Amino acid sequence: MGVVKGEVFMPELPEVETIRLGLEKLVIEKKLSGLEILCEKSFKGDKDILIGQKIVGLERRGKALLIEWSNGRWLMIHLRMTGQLIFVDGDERFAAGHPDEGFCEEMPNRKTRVVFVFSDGSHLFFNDQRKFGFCSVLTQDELREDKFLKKLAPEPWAMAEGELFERLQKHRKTTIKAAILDQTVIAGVGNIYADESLYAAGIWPAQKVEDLTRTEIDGLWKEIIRIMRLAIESGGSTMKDYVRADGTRGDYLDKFAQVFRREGRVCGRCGGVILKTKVAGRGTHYCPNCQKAKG
DNA sequence: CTAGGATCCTGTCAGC
DNA sequence: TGCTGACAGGATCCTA
Repeated sequence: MGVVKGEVFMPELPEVETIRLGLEKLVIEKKLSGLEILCEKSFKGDKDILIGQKIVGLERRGKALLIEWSNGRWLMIHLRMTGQLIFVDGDERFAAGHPDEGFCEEMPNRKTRVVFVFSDGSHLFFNDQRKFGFCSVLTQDELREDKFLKKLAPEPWAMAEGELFERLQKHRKTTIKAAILDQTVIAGVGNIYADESLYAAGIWPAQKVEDLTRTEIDGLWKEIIRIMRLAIESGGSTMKDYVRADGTRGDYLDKFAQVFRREGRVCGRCGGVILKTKVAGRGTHYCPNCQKAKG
């Protein structure tokens, strides 16, 4: 199998959490000695304020990675669709985010947009083929007032039972897939986890929100949590996962994907065939037998 | 207020 | 073979 060239695998909440956990062990207490901005669009805020500062902590909200510095500033990194972070320290390397051959290439490469140079000689590379992602330097106040973070819904596991159903009532006329991709409804769900959780919950992606019961939405919420936890535990889309010990390519999606990018293949539950269509303007994978239209 | 379409950007691939 | 246009999609912006 392996990863087909050009395929997009968007870092979602579990991938960003994987990055956070991986980087936490590598960059805490490291001092920034230099910053190279290779693409102006990819970097927002004060370019000099972090120089000489140490990283004191890493947090995450939804798909946003938040790095706290010794002077109280924050660096928000959003990988959007094709972002990746690659930490290089001599022979040691940790790469995560959008998986591609860059995980193993010499750094910087043509997709490198920002380089963080640490005083011990190690580097953190922010790569982003499509330039939709960004790094943004913020003060504590700016972080608190950030438009995206302010509107962002709670993490799935921080919600009470029934809360997703309540939040969805503002979006009764749209499809359930569009609604759970909305970061103001639930944080961190992207295209892959939307398809996977809807399949696991047995809900047709194009179903109107108003046609779904509280019980069905509670079930969907539980599947979102279960699948995201599974993805975090298996450390999705890191270099280890992309390249096997023997150097061949692994497929991180094999670990948990039942429908995503499996169109034309057999459904593991009913033996039917997985279809691909378009819902909410996104490629959408589902089993027409296990996920039937209702209402 | 919500719903839905256009937009950004680069690389891949189908079709001529 | 080489060009051209369609497509991929997270979040934002704009319009209805």
